[in-house]
Amino acid sequence: MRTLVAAIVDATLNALKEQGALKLQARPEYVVEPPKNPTHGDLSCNVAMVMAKAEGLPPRKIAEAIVAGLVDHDGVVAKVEVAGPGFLNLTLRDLVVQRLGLRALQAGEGWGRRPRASTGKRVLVEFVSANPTGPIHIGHARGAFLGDGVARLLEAAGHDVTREFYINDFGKQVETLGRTVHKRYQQLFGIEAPLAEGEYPAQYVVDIAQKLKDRDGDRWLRAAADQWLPVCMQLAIDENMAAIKVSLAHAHIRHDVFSSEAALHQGGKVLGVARHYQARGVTYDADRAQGTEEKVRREDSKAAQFADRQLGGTFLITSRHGDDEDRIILRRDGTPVYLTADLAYHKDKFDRGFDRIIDVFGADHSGHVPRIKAGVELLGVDLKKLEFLLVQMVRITRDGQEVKVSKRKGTVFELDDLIEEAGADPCRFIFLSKTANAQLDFDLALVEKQSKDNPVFYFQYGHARCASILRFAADKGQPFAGVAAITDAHVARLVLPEEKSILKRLSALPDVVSGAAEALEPHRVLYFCQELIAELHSYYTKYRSDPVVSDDREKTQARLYLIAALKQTLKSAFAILGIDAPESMSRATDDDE
RNA sequence: GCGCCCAUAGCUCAGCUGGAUAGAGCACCGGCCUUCUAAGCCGGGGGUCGGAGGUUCGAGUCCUCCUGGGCGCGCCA
Repeated sequence: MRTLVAAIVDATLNALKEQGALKLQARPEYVVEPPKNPTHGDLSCNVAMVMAKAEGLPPRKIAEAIVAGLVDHDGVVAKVEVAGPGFLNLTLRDLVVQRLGLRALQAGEGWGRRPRASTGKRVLVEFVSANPTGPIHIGHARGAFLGDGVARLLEAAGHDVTREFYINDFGKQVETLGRTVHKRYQQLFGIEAPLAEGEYPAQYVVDIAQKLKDRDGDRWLRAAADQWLPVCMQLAIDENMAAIKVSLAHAHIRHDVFSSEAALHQGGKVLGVARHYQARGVTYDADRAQGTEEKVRREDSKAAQFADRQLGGTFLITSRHGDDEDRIILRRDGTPVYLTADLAYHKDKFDRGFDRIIDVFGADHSGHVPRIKAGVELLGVDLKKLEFLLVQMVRITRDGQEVKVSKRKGTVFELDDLIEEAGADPCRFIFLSKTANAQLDFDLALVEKQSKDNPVFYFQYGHARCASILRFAADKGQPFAGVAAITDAHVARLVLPEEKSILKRLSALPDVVSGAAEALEPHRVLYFCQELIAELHSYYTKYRSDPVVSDDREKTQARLYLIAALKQTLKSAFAILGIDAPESMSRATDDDE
């Protein structure tokens, strides 16, 4: 609908230019959109106001010229008028509006989507990337659902998407995990081996130790640490990753590639990237970072706290590329730090030839962004290809009271428990309903409620109601004949303002999807559905005495076409969001708890 | 101290990259089921869009400053 009108506006502008009425040096950045106020027509266009300055003419004057010279060969526009400061308010011919549902039905499952991998753009979305030191918990949930939602959106927008999980299976934390496993393993043989501060007290480590005992018996009891440690670490990582994959599957979250940090080290990629920087001359050896001299730090900041541990090493000149200070990439003994591996990982991503690389980070990692950007820029690659989606913190509440989650206090809330309690769809719905860059309150009581208060059911009921109407029609001997059987005579029967409004709205799905994909904002698709469903329910209730299925077979087919197009739109949108579209929902009981 | 994010109805949040009269859900009040699902609909109250300047035809949206909140500022990962 929008593109139809935009084409007319463009043609009109070109015609006016040829007549000499407009200079039209550049194509103006105008929008065509449905106005909030329905008395302003079907579509509204701000082109005259946008052009006013460049043309040196008052907006209304330009608008009037466009109206007078409108190029509309196909007779799409029924009426156009100038309003307010220079808006063009367009009313479309009825039949144009009434046909708007046809595309949805013709496209079927592909409605709202561009063909798979049709843009030729390869996009990598990295998300979750939890440490393999334990189960995935509720703190990961937002980034997990959002990353998955963004990946689905980009796929729907026609990109070739790879979903990737970066496993931090290297370094101190997994080492500590390995040591904890060994202690639990010793305990299984009755040997006293108390856990130290910072080790992992939870039951799953005991289970891993039991697996080790079952598999290898007592062979690691008296072995040297350099013998048992790699074994314990590897088993723990494998077991934890397996559990994480199961949890993600329960949440209907999928990854294509699991990328290992340890593998980067073993493959020489980490030291390789350090040498790459050295060869480019963007490093120096020193005792301390540059860029910090004039910087005043609060005494209790971590930087100050660890200042005495600065020992010298090889630094990357990130401060010249937007970072606060230069960052160390090799310690004095030549071993790489976490950032070095992360940069090696990013280099690896770029080397794999992606056109767009998206990192979904929690807000607690926002401090890494400037140094990664600087490091990536110093690789000599195009920084514009790298985007960060920063997901703000989630405050967990139950009935308004904050639920404190702490690993140390053993009050972790595993994703699996949440999914089991509340279901994947309600959780996904909450996390996809807000923008990533605002904090979010997650009400456990609400999401666990299997009643009408749970907002996801409003959505699913909308789809189920469409399905129900189509079923009812079939039962009454008037099944929807299919889009091929729908003629202009049929669609012309959709004369109610509510019917036209639904058709206009649902026809916007492709625009909504591409806009949401560009902005990496799945919630836009969700709110689009909300508005569509509200219109459906309102229409349904208002015309209960003049229902969809009646003795007037032509009108019945026309309305079934409307309902079918709406159902397809919701189904397609839900698929993009990753939410189930049920054909029916059991009626809620009043005393549902 | 510095950096990033946020502030819109009592609560949780939208507001489509600057458009016309700021919306939804929950909560509250009042209505609507012998009919294709009442997990629904209709109506009502409720707002100096945190504050102050600025940019322009036009600002919840962009810029500056201020206030308040979250996160971060390690040769941990």
